[in-house]
Amino acid sequence: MTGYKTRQRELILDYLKNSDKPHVTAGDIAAHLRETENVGTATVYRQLDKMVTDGLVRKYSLDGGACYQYVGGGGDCHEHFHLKCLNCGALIHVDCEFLSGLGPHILEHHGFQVDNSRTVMYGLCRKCREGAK
Amino acid sequence: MTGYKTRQRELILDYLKNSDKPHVTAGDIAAHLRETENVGTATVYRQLDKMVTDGLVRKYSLDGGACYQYVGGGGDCHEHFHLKCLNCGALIHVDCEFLSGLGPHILEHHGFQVDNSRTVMYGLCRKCREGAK
DNA sequence: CTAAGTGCAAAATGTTTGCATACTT
DNA sequence: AAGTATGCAAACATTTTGCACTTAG
Repeated sequence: MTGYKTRQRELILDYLKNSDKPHVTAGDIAAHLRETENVGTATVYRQLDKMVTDGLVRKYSLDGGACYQYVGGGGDCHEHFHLKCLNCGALIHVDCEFLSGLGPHILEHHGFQVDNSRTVMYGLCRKCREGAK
Repeated sequence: MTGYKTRQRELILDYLKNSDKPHVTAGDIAAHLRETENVGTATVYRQLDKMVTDGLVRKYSLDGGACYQYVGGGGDCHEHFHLKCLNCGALIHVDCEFLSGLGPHILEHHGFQVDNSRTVMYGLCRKCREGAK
């Protein structure tokens, strides 16, 4: 039930795997592949849907729309946090051991299982903090 | 700076306060208030924006669009964390020392100043985690 | 050959904006 | 009176769907 292996599917997967952006939207993929490979928008959405269903890709909603991230078959090894600057809008990718302990702490002490891929912390980045006062 | 007190604003606030839905979208509010009170869609969005800016209402993105939740003006929400259950919609207020160390850690190690009053962590609450098994 | 996948264009959602009018203070 | 807020409609942005055609297995 995995479906066919098509050129378009591989292109989308490649884009997800090789992107260095912190967040990839369907629009990003569609725009790029339309230009370079003439892939249709609908195909991008339909393939992403399948990949999410198969657990190959994770989908999460962010303010400007849904984002997709390749996670492979391995499951939920993604332990990074997102910090979004309320002033300049920068999205910062953070990975550190203190933060990795956060999820387990909340689960153990508060009975709540945090989904890091859906969580964004808001505030002010260094530049905006120093610049704006 | 707070803006005028209008009939529409009060209606929106009332809807948010009295709704028993787990998630309230701008569309929910707009549809209801258009029918019963002839309030325009744009007004709903504009008022919600202001309420979010004022810290009176919390906004979070979910798959079908953005959702809004009344949290009141009590400034004490700056001091603790919020956990939002993606399943039942419960908003849990958490206050503990481990979490209190989170802000300082991020500020010191990552140069980012987290605004707790605007940050919500998503996941599953205890009830929904157990129920889903 | 058959079922699944594709591109296009249109439609369905969700959100924002321009503008003339109405309301709050 | 001055400054906001409102309703409407049009503009935008994102995602979905109908359909005829192509392609993988």
